[in-house]
Amino acid sequence: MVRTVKLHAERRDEILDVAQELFYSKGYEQASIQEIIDTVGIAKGTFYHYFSSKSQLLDEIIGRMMAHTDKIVEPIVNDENINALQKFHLFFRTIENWKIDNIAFFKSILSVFYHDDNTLLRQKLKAASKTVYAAPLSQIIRQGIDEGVFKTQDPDNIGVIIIEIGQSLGEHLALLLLDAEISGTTYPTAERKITVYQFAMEQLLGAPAGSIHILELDRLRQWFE
Amino acid sequence: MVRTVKLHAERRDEILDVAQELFYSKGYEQASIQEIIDTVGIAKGTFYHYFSSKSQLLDEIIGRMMAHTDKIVEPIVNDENINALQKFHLFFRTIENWKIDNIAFFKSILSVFYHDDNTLLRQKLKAASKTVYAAPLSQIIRQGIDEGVFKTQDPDNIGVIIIEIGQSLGEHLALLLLDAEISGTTYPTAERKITVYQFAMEQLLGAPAGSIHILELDRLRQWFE
DNA sequence: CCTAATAGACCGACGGTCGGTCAATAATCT
DNA sequence: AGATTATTGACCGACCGTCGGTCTATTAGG
Repeated sequence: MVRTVKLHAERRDEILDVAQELFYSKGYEQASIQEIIDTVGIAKGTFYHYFSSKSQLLDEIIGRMMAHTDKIVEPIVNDENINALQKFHLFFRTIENWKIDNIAFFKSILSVFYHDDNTLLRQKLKAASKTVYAAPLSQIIRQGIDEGVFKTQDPDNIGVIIIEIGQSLGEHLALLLLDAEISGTTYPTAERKITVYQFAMEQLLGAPAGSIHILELDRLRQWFE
Repeated sequence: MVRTVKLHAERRDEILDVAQELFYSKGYEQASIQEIIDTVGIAKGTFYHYFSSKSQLLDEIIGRMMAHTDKIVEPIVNDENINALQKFHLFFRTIENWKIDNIAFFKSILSVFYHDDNTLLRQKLKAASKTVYAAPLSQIIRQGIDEGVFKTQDPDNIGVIIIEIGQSLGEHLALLLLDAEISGTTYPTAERKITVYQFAMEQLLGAPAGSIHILELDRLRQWFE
């Protein structure tokens, strides 16, 4: 009813922010455009002035997140003072640290994020981060080959597999965490999973046994508390 | 309206058959219940007499498929006349052969199956087959360890990773195939992918170099023709 | 052997939600 | 003033799922 005019970018971000929060708290399918615009305080038509569809809105949100992720990962790869193995660990740990810093938020998201009817968001996020991570990771692997710590051909494809394995591990841990909230302690299973997935990465990279530590056990305990 | 009465199981299968075909040809979200019941020739209420929701219908369809898959895989694992490496290859090849036999069908499905708004069907199928394949594959791996061809700890978790890698390879190949229909030849990329993913499996299983052949190259060519 | 009761397969109008469209109106820019 | 851009909310059609009720076959009772 009251008509407030704002700068294009400002209003756009406002919608993106509200939508992102709702997608996280209710899931993509469950969050209706009506609820988004009610929260922002705009009319239906205004929304479609800024976005052509709900799915485009989702794409923009993911795009924003990926741009953010890229900014975090990029400096690690281009740091000339650390070796490949350190970069490899930093690569996974900065992402992990970011999650640990907002652990309450991520825990609250879990059940929604992995709910059956939130597949689209999950899958798009997975695909997008795969694309973002691919180039930097394969560059780290190449450096590792030069330094002699990694012994593998085709760093591009191996890099993609490493990412896929990492995502898969993350998924397993998330589901175990969801189980843990209901049934007894699934922590030992989680610990085991990490060991095996790290072993898998070592094998694929041709890295020395025991050299890869994606996730420290005290980090894992923080998740299960 | 003409009223035809049928046996419970018969009508149920009829609905499942029609729905499955429509889910394949249009995708899960795109196929409406209205279209399903129109094709079968029943009323809305009849549908809900047999199924409680659209998503339950999907679950039943996937359940049927998995039961079918299980029957195919089971005899391979329990065959006492072949060694683990042969079983491992048979495991992947019988699935592959089944697809090659209906290659026209699977090619026609591809673009729908991997379309952005068919995530649910894809994800559920992926998760379900992961469950079905897990036990038999880890049993094969255990046999391989006994025979000395595989050297790996935790065959259960390694088995799951192998399956995940297999699924991932399948996905990559499918997307390459979809690209190939538009742009130039992506065949060499596909060939490369297979080599790398097979190498990954060998490393994880601790199998002799070059011992794993999930997909023969002449099979691959059949897909790209 | 006839009749009443029960079960369950079947019907389609209807409610409510949701994504998306559009013509009109208000603010801002040139 | 005129053109452009931002904003509004009524409106549309498609969809899932509900609900009250019909029809037929089988069973039980007199």
